Amino acid sequence: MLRAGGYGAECFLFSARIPPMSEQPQKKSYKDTINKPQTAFAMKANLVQNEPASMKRWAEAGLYQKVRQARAGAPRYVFHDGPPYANGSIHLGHLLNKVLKDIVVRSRTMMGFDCPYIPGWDCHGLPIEHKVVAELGPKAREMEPYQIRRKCQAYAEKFVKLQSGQMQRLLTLADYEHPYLTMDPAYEGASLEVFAQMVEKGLVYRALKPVHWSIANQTALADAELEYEDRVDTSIYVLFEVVTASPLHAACGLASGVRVDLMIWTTTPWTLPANLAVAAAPRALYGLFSYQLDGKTHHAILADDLADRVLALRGAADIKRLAVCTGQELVSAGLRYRHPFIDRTSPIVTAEYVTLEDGTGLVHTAPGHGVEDYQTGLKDCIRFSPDRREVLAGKPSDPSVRADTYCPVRGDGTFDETAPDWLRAPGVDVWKANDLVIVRLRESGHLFYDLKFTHSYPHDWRGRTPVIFRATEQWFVGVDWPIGFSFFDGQGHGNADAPSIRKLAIEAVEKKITFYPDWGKNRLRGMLESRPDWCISRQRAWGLPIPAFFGEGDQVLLTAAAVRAVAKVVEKQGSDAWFKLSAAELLAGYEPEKDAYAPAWVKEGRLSRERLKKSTDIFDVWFDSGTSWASVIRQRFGADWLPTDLYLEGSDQHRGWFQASLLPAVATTGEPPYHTGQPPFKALLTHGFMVDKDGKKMSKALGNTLEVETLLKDHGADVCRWWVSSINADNDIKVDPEFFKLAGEEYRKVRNTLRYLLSNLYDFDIKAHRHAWVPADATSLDAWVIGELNLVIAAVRAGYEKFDFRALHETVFDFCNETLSAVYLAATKDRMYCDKADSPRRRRSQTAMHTIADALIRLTAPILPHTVEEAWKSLHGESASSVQLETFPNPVELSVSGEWAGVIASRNDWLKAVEEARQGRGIENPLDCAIVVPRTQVPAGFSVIDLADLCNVSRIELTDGAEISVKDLREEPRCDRSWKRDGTVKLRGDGGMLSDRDAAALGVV
RNA sequence: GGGCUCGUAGCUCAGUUGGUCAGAGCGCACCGCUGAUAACGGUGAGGUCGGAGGUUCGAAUCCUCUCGGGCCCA
Repeated sequence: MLRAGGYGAECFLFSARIPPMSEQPQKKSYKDTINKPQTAFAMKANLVQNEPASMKRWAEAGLYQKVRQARAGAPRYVFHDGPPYANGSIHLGHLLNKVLKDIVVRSRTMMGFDCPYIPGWDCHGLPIEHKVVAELGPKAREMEPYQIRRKCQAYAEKFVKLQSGQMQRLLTLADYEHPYLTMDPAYEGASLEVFAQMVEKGLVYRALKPVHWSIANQTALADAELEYEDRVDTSIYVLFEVVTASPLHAACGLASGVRVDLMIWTTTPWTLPANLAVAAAPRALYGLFSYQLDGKTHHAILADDLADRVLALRGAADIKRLAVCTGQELVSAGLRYRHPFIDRTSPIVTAEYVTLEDGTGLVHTAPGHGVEDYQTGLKDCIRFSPDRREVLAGKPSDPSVRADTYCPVRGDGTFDETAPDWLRAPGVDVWKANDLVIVRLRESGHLFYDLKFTHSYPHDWRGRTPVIFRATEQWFVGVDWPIGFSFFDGQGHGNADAPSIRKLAIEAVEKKITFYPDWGKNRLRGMLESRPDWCISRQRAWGLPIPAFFGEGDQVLLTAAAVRAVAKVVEKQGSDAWFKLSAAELLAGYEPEKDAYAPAWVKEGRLSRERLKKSTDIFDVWFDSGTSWASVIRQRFGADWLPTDLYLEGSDQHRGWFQASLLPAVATTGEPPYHTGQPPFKALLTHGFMVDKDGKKMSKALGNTLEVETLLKDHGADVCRWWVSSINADNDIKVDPEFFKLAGEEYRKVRNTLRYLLSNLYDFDIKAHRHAWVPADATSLDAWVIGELNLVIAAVRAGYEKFDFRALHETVFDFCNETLSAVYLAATKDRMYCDKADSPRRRRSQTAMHTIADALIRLTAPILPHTVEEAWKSLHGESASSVQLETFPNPVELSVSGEWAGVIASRNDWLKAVEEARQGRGIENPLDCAIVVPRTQVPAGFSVIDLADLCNVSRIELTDGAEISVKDLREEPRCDRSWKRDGTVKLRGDGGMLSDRDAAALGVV
């Protein structure tokens, strides 16, 4: 139609073929005689308004339970949800993680599996306690631990509720009525039972070892509780005076009495008071150098390769190398040195980890302040003083090992009485000590050089304060100990050749666990190979107590039977009982006489139970969540539900939850005779992290975060879920508001395709009108599209199977966009509209469309739960039960001509010819064309009418020639009803110009 | 600094063992339809495959180095 105003006039001027309105013959309108599509399935989704209703309906109908009931007795696919921390609102990472999980669970369910989804929350731990204590302010100091715990519990409950609602708003279908909380008594009891088994297997020990220590929070921290941030420190080059130098002097021709120094390098001056050794690389070369500085001659030993660089720092002159030897030879010479400000001499030792990349090649070693230093201390039995004893409860190594883990730093960061007085002044902590030590060294002539530098340094993840390495008495799980071998009474019991946790865990990774993506295997194995023993104790209130009891002196009671007695109490009363009840009450169910592992002092009743002291340590929260396979899966469903089929988390959990779950499980579950070695999962699926559109990490500080709430409000959950299914989640995931807009457009395309299918079925009753496929249909458009559908069904099912949602998403979208919208629905439009309503041709297409709509709905149900419910009801009636109870479609059995691929390929050439004609000859409407096609391009049995429809032209004519050409039909009469110029159009009895088909449809002649 | 990993058209991604592998969709431009209409259809332009070396008759695909990201650790 012409538009009003100037534009219309313009058209008139330039387009002579359009006569003025008044001169156009009055065309008869057949608008009301065609089968116009109609449906209640709206074009506009209004997801934001409508989704909450779906969510409510599912909750009220108990859909999750119904689905489980529908799959009762079916093969199981056991998915286990990792618990997010019960703190704050959900963020984009939760959205990704929870939607992926939901897609997995819904799709496995539709594959016919019984697939549970018990959502969980991690409730204990420092972040909550930190927050609660901060809110309480000064009065927190006067409160009992159980009072603070009550506040923490309330805090956790509040956020569980909030997050639960937010996750349901993502349309995830899980057992939100019965979630698991790591603070539930039953959960805690089951965790303690796992702990009891680990104690029974002789894996738990107490030792003085360096751990990451938060001064601000006065507790040990797990690796997962650290964040690395840049920090400015001072690195120093320090001179340690050699005290047994005479052989050296002789060998180098030095006068006796000439001072020779070892030059070491460190970035933590405050750890120097704890220095007990200097470590050298055994095979590296070390030189004795003389050099001039400030008018004096000095002699120092340091790595040969580093000497020039290091000595140049101070501008030392006249550098001469007097001698050279390997690190091993240096050690063999038996050199000792004097501590620069403490009256003590210490040895040189070798260590493989010493490199020549930084420093001087001689490494300051303080066993109380570093893991490697600690191990070196053990190896060489470094001692601080002969009468100090390391506490090693039942470690099955050589009992004669008595290395010193000397640590003069207290929990608050100040120095204890063994440190020099000048480090014990009021207000001096390790950070202030840095400067004091440097000043001291400079004054005494032991400082060669100092330099400020920036490095990445571990910080407490909550307080954002730098942490230190500090040796403290902690509980550990030994990852290299023979499982089941115990040293409880100083004697070895059990099989000393039994495998260790580390070995079993690595074996499981190698042989028993499938990784998606597969490089997760390397990553987890690498981490397991290099991980230290697991420090499981924390010095806080909000957590599961470590149920150990102390007697007098070194006396410790921690046996499986005692732990089980406490577990029974905790299971009923919760872990608060530990804080409220006495040791005697907690141990009421404990019978030492029946406990083979009970220490003698307990068995013999040498100490009254009233005088036992309860441990004040709680478990690392990773132990809480790491035992969820027992506390949730085994406890709720039974041991035969283990191992689970799948854990699905962010790739950071290779270090976190995956390991925390794997280690206790391989230690305590498996086949006889050892009952070890079973991982808690058969497969691990990981996803990457969100980054912004430039690939940079998202953080509040950078201001490039997106709020889940905003996304839901702008787009709705189904669109967000469609986006999730569109991404390759293996690696980094780029996020930008623009991408959600794009997902919205794709969603609308799919929705509209579905809508069009549904609208063409308004007069179709599948029971009454279903077309029965026959071999002769093989060349029909309908057979072709069903053939395509079959490919889609196979591809989509395979995609769900392999968790390749991105590929299946693309398959679905392309099918809607290309196969259906651009080709099939366009081609069948004419017959749907203009054929007699119940013509066999139309009914056959409707059968195909019904099949497609039904399949499409099922296939996309895991991704678009709200939208498909709506469509499902539109297709099968309002009373239809939820599509979530259904299974995925199977391929339709029918024969499809093998010639179709060639025909579709030819179609592209035909359309190009039409386009050329439109541009070159001004034929604007394709229906004004006939395409003349070489006879060879149309296989036997294909209808030229179908092919014309396939190209949206009025006719296909065949030629014996080889060229495709286009015929201008504008001079031929046009059917008033179908607008086709098919060659049969003429004036009919009703006064209209109609084609044969349309005349027949209307019953006119 | 170490382990794992990513970098192909404006965007999201395909590219099996090196040889029509330089592709798809979106977006964009132009056109058509106006009986899927805040819909639908057609055509087209767009990339020296992060960079530099090397192996090879031949590399996006293998090797080395390098730049820029991410997770984890030191």
